[in-house]
Amino acid sequence: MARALLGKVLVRMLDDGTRLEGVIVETEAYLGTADRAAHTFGGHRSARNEAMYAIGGTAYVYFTYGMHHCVNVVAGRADEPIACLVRAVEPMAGIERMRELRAGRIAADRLRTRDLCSGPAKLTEAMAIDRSLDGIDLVTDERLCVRRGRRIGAASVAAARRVGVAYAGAWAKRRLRFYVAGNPHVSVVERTSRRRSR
DNA sequence: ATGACGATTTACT
DNA sequence: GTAAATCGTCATA
Repeated sequence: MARALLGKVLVRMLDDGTRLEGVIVETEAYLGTADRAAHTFGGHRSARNEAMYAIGGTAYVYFTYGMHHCVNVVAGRADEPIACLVRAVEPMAGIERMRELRAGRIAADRLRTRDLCSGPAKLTEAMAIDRSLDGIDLVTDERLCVRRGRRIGAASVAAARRVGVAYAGAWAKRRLRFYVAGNPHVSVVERTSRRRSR
């Protein structure tokens, strides 16, 4: 599903009616209770990650590092806690509003479009996604949903190690991150991608 | 009650 | 490449 999500559109409808859209260009798979990098490793279950145990299509939004939110698309059956972290989207609609939402120390007019949603916490900031959207149904919810978008051919999908999970032992080495090769909105391009394709 | 830490981002050397 | 920012969550006491 992490591969299938590439090219789909993440749509956010703000309370004031502003519509924000971004094409998903980077995802990561988190594989249940066996995956040491996943929040559900070892069967861990709490109020924080409860949404991961819901049925596929549910949103799992978590708060981390004391300041950032990240959004996942839950992928499994009930009580099967697998999900895809959305790591980057290519802004398609409501771009100026995203610029305002992302503006902080950097003035809005100095933020490049490629810096708006090129990272899991950047895109949640740009699209005003927080814990209030945790557990919603991404198929039917008006505030946030995933829609069909552009088709991404298998040839342009790159697989790489996941980011920020070096502590996860053998699970850190698995290529569970997928992104649209060459897309400028991807957060991190694989270090060795230029040298060899291992 | 306390301490350590994180599926990150940003600025700076 | 290194470091700071910043706080909810969880393990330990």
